[in-house]
Amino acid sequence: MTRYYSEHSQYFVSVDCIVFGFDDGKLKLLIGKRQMDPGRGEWSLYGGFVGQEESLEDAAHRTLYQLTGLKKMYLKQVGAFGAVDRDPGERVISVAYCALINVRNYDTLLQKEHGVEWVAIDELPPLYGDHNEMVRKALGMLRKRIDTEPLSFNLLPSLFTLTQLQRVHEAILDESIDKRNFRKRMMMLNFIEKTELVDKQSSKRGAALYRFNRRIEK
Amino acid sequence: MTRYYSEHSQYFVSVDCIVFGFDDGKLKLLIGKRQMDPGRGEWSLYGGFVGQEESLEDAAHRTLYQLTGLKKMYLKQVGAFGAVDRDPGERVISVAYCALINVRNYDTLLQKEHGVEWVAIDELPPLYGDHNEMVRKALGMLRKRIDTEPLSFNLLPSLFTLTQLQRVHEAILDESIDKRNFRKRMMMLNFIEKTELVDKQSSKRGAALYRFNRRIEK
DNA sequence: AAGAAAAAGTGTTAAAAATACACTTATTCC
DNA sequence: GGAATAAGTGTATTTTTAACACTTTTTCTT
Repeated sequence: MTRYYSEHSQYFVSVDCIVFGFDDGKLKLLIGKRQMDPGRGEWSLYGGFVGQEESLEDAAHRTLYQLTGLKKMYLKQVGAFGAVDRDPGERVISVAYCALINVRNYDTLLQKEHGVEWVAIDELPPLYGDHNEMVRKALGMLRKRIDTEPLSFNLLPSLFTLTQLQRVHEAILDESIDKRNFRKRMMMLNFIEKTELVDKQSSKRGAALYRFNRRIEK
Repeated sequence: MTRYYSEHSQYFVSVDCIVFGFDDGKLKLLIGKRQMDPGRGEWSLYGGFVGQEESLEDAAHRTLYQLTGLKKMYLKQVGAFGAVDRDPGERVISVAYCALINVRNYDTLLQKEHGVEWVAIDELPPLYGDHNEMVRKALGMLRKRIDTEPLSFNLLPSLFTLTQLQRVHEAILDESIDKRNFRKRMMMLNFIEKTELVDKQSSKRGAALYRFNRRIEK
């Protein structure tokens, strides 16, 4: 094999996963205590190193599959983080990815196994290295996009009520939203469609269940 | 030195610079023909490898300094690109950065020396590897931000007329803008301030020169 | 069975932001 | 002195966003 770049340095490259979930009316993040050195015991995002046969996005998918057992999920690159001393161990360049999952799809057993848990976004502890910065950036991106892109559905079951959807938006934006305006806007956007089904859990009256509308048209 | 991660692979990490400029009423990109293998002779962004003692952003700044002789410039990360075969030579993970410069600050001699030139964005040739994709993403980001963030000034001299500024916005958005609405909006935004100076180059009547307003207040 | 409780559902009005649109002014050049 | 050139300027319309409160359906309690 021809070596073209051998005079240059090589680096460890990792992916760090910012996994958002929605539960109990709050936006939550999946974090755990590091089970390896350096930084053993510190709160941290879940991550992994990039393998030789996989792209960055593949590495993120694989890492998330290991963690959650889920194959498909919303995933978006947040950015590359490469300060020289960002990792206290050795030099590692990390690419952060933001994932949105439905907490119900993630079983508690796997959580325990990996030592991770859901922590409310407004109760985050200091995280390992530059992970807090990654989270800040991911959350900023999410806030910017939530009103115009079909993202929030990823945090809910495939059938959901409009009130549930509104709670998700409120949790992400950290502000309360007018019910009528919210519903009007959602109808306009065309991202969701009403089903015949009714949810009886959340209210005495029952609420119509909606689902994500696959054929999104402008 | 303790080795923590030695079981993992290491990779070359590069930065690729998407350098936008504005000239002749058009948005232009600084590209050149590759002077190294693989891909010698192909049109390409200018890039460089990340050194051991520098962050990703430092590497981008250094690379741009080599290229242009300019120390300070607007610089924003576009994202990390890591497809396994993105570079035809060896595996290289690259972080793309978008820079905005005033073409007048870049002397033609240095351009020649590095074999780069300004090419209009709508006349771009196919570029090396995934560079076209990088450019697409950078341009998309620019278009999203241009109306709300103080970016366009970076493409102009420190003193400029409102018409020049409008031309920049038109070139980026690839659409014509109403003069009165544009001026109204710029005044609102508060990013610029009028000077006493008058430009007599561009018109017989003369046009007021503006400058970027450093104390940007909401 | 009547009434309280709980959340779902539903329109209108007002304010703000974005857009469309055309003429006058200052200066230079011929 | 008149033509040419780009700068500069205001209003009316449309669209979008924001504010706001009551009725409906069902269940639970007594």
